[in-house]
Amino acid sequence: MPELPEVETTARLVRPHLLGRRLTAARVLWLRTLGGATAAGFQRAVVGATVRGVDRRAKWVVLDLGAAGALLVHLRMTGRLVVEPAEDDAGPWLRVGLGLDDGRELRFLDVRKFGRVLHVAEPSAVFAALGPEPLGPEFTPEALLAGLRARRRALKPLLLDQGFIAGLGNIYVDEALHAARLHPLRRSDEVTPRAARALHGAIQRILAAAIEREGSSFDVFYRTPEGRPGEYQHLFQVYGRDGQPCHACGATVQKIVVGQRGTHFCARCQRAKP
DNA sequence: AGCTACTCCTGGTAGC
DNA sequence: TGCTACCAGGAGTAGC
Repeated sequence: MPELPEVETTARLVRPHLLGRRLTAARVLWLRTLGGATAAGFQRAVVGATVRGVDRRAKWVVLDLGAAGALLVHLRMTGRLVVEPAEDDAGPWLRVGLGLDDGRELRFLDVRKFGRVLHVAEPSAVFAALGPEPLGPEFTPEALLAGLRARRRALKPLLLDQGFIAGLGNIYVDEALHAARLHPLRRSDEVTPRAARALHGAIQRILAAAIEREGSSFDVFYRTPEGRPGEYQHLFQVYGRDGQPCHACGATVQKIVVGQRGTHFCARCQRAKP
């Protein structure tokens, strides 16, 4: 599932194809992808605009359109961005296509239709509720500890909360909690300063390593814009490894459900109580 | 405040 | 082999 490393990879790889390109057309094949806008309104807003920047915030790919506002793309479960010759068949999962002035098309493909392509005049309204970037300067061990102490929630759902920290999803939360030796149901206000530092380090180290490997692919869905699978799945310690031995201690990796999410952990490495 | 349940979707897979 | 039932899950919403 696309999380921060997959979205960062997507933004990096489409950027050189899009910078300076003018949008010449917009076709909408699944209206709900627009998140409530009409196809005509969307077309009016974006056709003629020029892409001034391609960045990432949380799990959003942000196309800066200058005075025309911005396009915000959320891949959710199965979304992908690709840039292909406009005459090439886009396949059955094309939801939104944006024609480019070089004869190609930026395509949003999405099997499960949960993804979104939003036009906004100003991204700040969408981004206002997001927590800090885990690889950004605001995310320090001290800030993490203070945030954990300010809440009384289980670590797993808290780390998935985009308002607490932006960009983590189910995979990298499970991996970070294992690396920090913290049980997913441990209460956030009971985490020690030492454990908070370990968690901070684990989050940063794992995300950076996953970005280096262009994210994680373990099913048919996530591929880079160039069609390659990511490689970080080979380094998973717990995610998807239930029933197999923990690489750290040899105990069997467990899978439980926490907040409707499959949650993988090692009960020997990650104690429920300190 | 924080929890659970429900919704949106469909390809893949387990079970028969 | 072919069918059905169920599962995966990010994020928004509602209800307790």
